[in-house]
Amino acid sequence: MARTRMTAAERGEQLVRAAVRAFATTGYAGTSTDDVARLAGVSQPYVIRLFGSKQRLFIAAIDHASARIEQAFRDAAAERADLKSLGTAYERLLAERELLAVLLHGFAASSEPEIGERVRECFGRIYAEVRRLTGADPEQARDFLSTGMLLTVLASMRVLGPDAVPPQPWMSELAAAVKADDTCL
Amino acid sequence: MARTRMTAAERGEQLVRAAVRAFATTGYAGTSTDDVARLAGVSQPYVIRLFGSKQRLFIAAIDHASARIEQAFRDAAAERADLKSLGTAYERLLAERELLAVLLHGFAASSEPEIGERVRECFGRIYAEVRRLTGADPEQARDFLSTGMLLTVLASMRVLGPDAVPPQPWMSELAAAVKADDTCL
DNA sequence: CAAAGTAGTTATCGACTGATAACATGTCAA
DNA sequence: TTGACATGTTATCAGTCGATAACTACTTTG
Repeated sequence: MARTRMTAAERGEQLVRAAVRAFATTGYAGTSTDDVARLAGVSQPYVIRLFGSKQRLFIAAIDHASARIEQAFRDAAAERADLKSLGTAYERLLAERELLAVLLHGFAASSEPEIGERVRECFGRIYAEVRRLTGADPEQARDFLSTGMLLTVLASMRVLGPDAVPPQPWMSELAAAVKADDTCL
Repeated sequence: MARTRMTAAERGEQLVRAAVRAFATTGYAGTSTDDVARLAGVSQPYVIRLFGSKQRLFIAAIDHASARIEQAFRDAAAERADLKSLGTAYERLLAERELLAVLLHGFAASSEPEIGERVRECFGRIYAEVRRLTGADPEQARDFLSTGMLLTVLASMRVLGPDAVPPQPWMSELAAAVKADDTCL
């Protein structure tokens, strides 16, 4: 095997993408470094060699997801700099599912101090970026983010999103309520 | 040891409380059945004997948390049946931290089908109960729950709540924005 | 081509985990 | 009192996991 040889940097990026996907579905503690390794087609020890530890791999995945989310917001704001535009971008991110899901798993893994610290940093950057890009005041930004959190949680539990479960009545009702929102999203 | 002998039902309840506390901080995959056993002062195999598996213990913890949250909402509604009253109750729950945290970890563990199913059930019940108790329409209930989700996530990452980290500027700002909300919470 | 550096592997380890089985101890009715 | 049942325990296991070490193979450069 080992059909293709890459530079360490390329392989690292590929591994970060694989880590985002793996951690997004099974979380920090629930995902083994071997899961990530197999997704990327390399051996498990090599993952550890490149990143030092599982924790650092996870943090790299969080950073990657956060950076891509911020970029999506910047792109949306370049188009039209209001919260509605960013909301549309958020919905597109939600459809991909991975980026927001891995961030949510980061929030949940905050009991690990190094992870908590990084995750607060990322959330703070996103909050600041939302305000900076749209000129929203703290209350508006809070409403935007809280709607985002509900959406992310609903997607995480398969009420919304690509791998959603057959809907119960309350799910359809709540989903409709989410879509009906046009004040900030 | 084994200073006190209990009925299986009593011990089960004690174990569920211990499970809520343990799972609330380290999540489903990140918590061992031995962690829960030690918290309750019994041996690890006995936990498995009483609940059958780690998964069933976790689900029992989720059910317990959900039931107590619903009860807190009913109590608040008995006092005054509007969203603001339920919001105050939610803030008290948030101060305890455990109940909402374990539920969030349940959401995050939805990739396990049995857990996902139960967690959706609990969330649906809470949503329905909020509407039933306050007469809120779907949009109002969604706003209420989304604010709740943001608060829960912020508490989970130690931005708010009892074990909050020394605050960064953006945290204070966002916390102030949360407190300034009096439309629904 | 040789040698040095880079990309990757296999082998292995100690620690941990969930679960099973067998055994012990306390309690209560007849 | 005794025996049956309920409440626990200790011993143990097979599997998994993150990490280390040692080795291999490719690539580039002089």
